[in-house]
Amino acid sequence: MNLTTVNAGAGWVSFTTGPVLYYAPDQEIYGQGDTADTFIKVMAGVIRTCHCLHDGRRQIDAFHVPGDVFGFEFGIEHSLSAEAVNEATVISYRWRGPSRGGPCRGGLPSIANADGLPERLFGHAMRNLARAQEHARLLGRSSALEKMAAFLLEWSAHSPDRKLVTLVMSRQDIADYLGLTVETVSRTLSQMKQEGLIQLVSARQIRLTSLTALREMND
Amino acid sequence: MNLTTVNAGAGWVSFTTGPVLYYAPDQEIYGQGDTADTFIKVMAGVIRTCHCLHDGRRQIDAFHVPGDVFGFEFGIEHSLSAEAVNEATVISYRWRGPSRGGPCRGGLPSIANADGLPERLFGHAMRNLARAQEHARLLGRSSALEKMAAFLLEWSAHSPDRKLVTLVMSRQDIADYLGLTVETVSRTLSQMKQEGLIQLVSARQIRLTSLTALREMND
DNA sequence: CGGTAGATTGATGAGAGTCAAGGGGAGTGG
DNA sequence: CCACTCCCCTTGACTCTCATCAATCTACCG
Repeated sequence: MNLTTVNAGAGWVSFTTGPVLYYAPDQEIYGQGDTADTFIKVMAGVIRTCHCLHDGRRQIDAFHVPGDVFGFEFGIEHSLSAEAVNEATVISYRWRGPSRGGPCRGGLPSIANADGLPERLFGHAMRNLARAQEHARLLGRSSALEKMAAFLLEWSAHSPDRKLVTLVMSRQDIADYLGLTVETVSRTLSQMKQEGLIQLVSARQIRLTSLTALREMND
Repeated sequence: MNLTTVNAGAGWVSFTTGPVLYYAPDQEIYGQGDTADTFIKVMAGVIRTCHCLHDGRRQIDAFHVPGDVFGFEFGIEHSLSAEAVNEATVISYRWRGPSRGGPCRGGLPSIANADGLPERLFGHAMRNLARAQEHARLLGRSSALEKMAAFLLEWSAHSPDRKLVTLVMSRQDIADYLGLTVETVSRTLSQMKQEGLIQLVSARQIRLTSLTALREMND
């Protein structure tokens, strides 16, 4: 536990660096309604943040990959829950000090620090903002084909081989991220296969035969 | 022009406070692809940020009301354009100094300052993040009815009278924000009227007869 | 009194949701 | 080593919502 205190402009804010934590697939890291006093850095694996509605529907807000930092929220409670998609390792940070219940009540949470994380907090927040906007754009798009193309390209960008995407999440996860049903996700992938855009190496491994064609549907 | 220089953790960043600017309805404040060296504070009126696709479709990312600060982006260029919805007054701030092309290259853009804005920049970014996530949630919802209900409640919260919403934007704007068509927006409002949820005082003024019924469809 | 832009309403069709049934692969146990 | 099982994925048939195309209506302004 390393206590860090920084000048937050409108006051002093501090947080502690927690231990490295391991999570099994589908294990919850924090839940909807939990106190938003922690934020998370992903070291390995993939984490999903999601929102469950009272009628059982689920919407996935984002998938977080190694290097991502997420979980800072404006309110007192987390409006989203976070769960491991596959085996995952994270570092958990905990807000401390005068501004309780989240980083934003007292002003700016951090500035300069030696361990490499805090001075990038604002950058991470901005990256999360850009991704949320991008996600909203994706969901606003009309067709399932466009959404799926955007999704594949998103993961293509994270892959060592841009043309071979390995999906760590289930069809249900993809559906909840794209605002579709499992059946539609499956059918759309089949259609893409028929049209020669992709090859289904296995259910979770997809070869992007025509990146350019996919990019054309994506704006 | 007031030059402000602040310690940005990983370096010094400065920005200038620009003049108060007036915009007529539909006038552009900045365009998609413009250099992202400015951010905006809304003083009066409503601003929309939107993204246009090559095929002419338009998606509205957000409506910004007085007090909102928007336009900081991670990249070098604005990925969205900003336009006045109605007559609007804003203050434009411009990034200066070592970290060119946006606030996020050199670290944290601002900390302490006397004029009330800078120390809240992080808070504004976080608010924008929360709103983008909320928007994504809205777009992920299935039915037009739910989307419309969420939209009305969003503006109800901004109104002096919670039960009387005055819409400053056109049906087309609403449609582009909700990922629907103008016709569906219109039909959905008519349906709500039929069901006694709302009254259409005029095209742009809506009385919310049953806030509770609307809230029930909104989660 | 037209003229125009925005809003509403109608008819129709395409695309995604729903319900239901059928693969397929990984792991388990005999 | 094979059979069984479970879960995930795929496919099929049908329904329903929303997009599309088109016409009408309304308010505002010259």
